[in-house]
Amino acid sequence: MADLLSVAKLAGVSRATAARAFSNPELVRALTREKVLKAAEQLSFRPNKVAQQLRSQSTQMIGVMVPSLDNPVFAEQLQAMEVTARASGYSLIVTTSEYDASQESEIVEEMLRQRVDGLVLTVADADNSAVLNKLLYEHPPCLLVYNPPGQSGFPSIGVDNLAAGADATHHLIEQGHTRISMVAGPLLQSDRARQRYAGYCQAMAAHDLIPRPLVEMPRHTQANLACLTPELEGEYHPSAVICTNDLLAISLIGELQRAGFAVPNDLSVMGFDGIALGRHLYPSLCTIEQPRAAIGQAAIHTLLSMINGEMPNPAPLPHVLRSGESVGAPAITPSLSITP
Amino acid sequence: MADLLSVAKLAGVSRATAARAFSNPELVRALTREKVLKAAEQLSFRPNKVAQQLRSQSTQMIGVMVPSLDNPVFAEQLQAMEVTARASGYSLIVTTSEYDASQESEIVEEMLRQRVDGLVLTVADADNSAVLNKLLYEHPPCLLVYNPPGQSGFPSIGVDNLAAGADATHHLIEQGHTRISMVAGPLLQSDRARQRYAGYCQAMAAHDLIPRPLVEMPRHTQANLACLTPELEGEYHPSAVICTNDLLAISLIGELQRAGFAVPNDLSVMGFDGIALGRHLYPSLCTIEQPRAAIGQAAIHTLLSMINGEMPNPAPLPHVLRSGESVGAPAITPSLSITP
DNA sequence: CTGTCGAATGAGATCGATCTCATTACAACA
DNA sequence: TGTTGTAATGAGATCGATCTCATTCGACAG
Repeated sequence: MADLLSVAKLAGVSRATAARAFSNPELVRALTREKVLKAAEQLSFRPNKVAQQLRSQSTQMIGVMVPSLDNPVFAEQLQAMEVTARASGYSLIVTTSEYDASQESEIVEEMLRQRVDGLVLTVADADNSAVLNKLLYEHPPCLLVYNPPGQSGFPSIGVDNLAAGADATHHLIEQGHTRISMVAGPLLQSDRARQRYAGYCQAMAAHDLIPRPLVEMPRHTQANLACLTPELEGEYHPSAVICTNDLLAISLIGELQRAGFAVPNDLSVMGFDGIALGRHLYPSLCTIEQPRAAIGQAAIHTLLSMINGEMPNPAPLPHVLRSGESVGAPAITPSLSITP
Repeated sequence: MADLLSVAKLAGVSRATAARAFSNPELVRALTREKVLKAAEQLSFRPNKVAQQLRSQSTQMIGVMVPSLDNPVFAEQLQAMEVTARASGYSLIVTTSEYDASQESEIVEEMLRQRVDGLVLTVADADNSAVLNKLLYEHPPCLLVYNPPGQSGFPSIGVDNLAAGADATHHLIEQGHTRISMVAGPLLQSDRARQRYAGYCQAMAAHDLIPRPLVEMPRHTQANLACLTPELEGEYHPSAVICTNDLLAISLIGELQRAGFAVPNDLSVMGFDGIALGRHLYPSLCTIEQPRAAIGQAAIHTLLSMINGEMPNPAPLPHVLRSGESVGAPAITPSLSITP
């Protein structure tokens, strides 16, 4: 590919002049500028960003790490980040960590070698993260998404998961539910799930209801009805469950229906995240909607401000309760029908 | 950030020796090497990839462009590509085009300036693509995904959409359906949808059934029942419909159920793509599964071979019919119940 | 015709790693 | 002790764009 020197030669000028014709056209005589542009055209010259990056000590690239793109929450957020970043002249290097600490570490190291101008990370657990500790020591512009701010020392974009967990619980209580359980993926991996559970516990307690232990499923995004069966058939016999994410909720609803349960008549199910598809299912999914597009945009804008040397302290973004057909009033004293 | 020169100084050697300590350790005396490594450690030296890229004329970066990450098909494929690329030491620059030709053009231009080693593209319509024409003229390593090979002149990874469309249709015919319609998003934008429709037409004709005109919906991934109503209530009165992608099918099922139709009893619905979630719904989605992970892997491996100067001609990957509860046998002579 | 000022241009250094080629150092051997 | 061969190292160029500083050019006033 043609470089600036060959353009300059063809135009009969020096590299400096050729460069100016592009970056500071007003410093170049109109005639000369045209000669340069014509030469560039002829050689189909395309400026080499790598050289520009080396020279300017800035890559205009942002490193993004999400746990997985198989979960629409992250994919949809990434979509918003990409659009926003490109509109500001930045490119994204995208990686997935599978919530794996050693991969997280390698990925961040690689991105720092690439001299990205900043990092947007979603880690498994921001409070116990080897990567974050390393980064804290080097303090490049770095922002967490979805991870609660906590003690990590990095700014964070996301909703208030505790309040959101409480709101979800309140919503069910308002519908008349008193026996509510919560379902999550492998607990220890996710700080969000823990906070949402804490919100649930708070809300239950605020209504003098006793929170139940979290029901853990073996996978993050796929329900296993067998794990819930003891709870459903036990003496607590919940009339509603909250899942810590939408995929879990959707697949739980499917399993319940296939097993002959009616949703919401036999059991109300709430999700968490608000993925787009949830609206179009039947029953439509009642969920706490995280403003994914806003999160993606805010993440990029906040990071860009950090790159410019500011030290923002972004407020949590508002979540919205999206009501849906998967939640209804509890059946009338249903527990009586199975308790003696 | 410390550079190699400061490391060299601290270690009391020249830049060349310091560089060798990393890239050709066997050329350096053990003692010297240790001094260099210790100095690098002390300064927390991190090699600058931008400089390496400029020097080596190779970025180890792949430019990826997909229409949208809001559709799990692309997100899941991207997930597979990222894992595969990283395992080979490559990074991905990810962009979304919204099927928009002018964005496609800007994106590709930007990636070429970045001197990516290769491109993986999914364009709206490979046969009428301004970007592809431009690229053809410059011939960087470039690969299409999902787009049928066609006349574009670029290798392509994906399934045989025509055969897949025919297989879907055959499946329904085997179940006893004779009145089958097909539903798509905005037609003109997607070469895949066209091919799938062509497959449907072929299969119908092969069974002496008359294919119906495509029912177009205003959005790619969200069904609008009203668009289908004329077909359902008209004299053709299909007992089954095929959607050109899963999101369309899932949301159509939701709309149907909400309107009081039973799936599959009143209408069987097939999808296309095989996104993960489809399995866990009730009714589970009957669909043509594209091997997304295999496609992602094959895309990266094929592109890497192109980067190495080969000119591969990848075969279409096999699609699989995933049966599901959204398709059943047609109701018995249902047309008689509404025709006089 | 010369001096001056500003506009236009060019020469060379720079960013950081790495490669080539030359040089040094040291050991073995005559 | 001088020679030769090899291992180890260093000096300098290179990748491509851009910035600084110096120089040239042209016009115009004196």
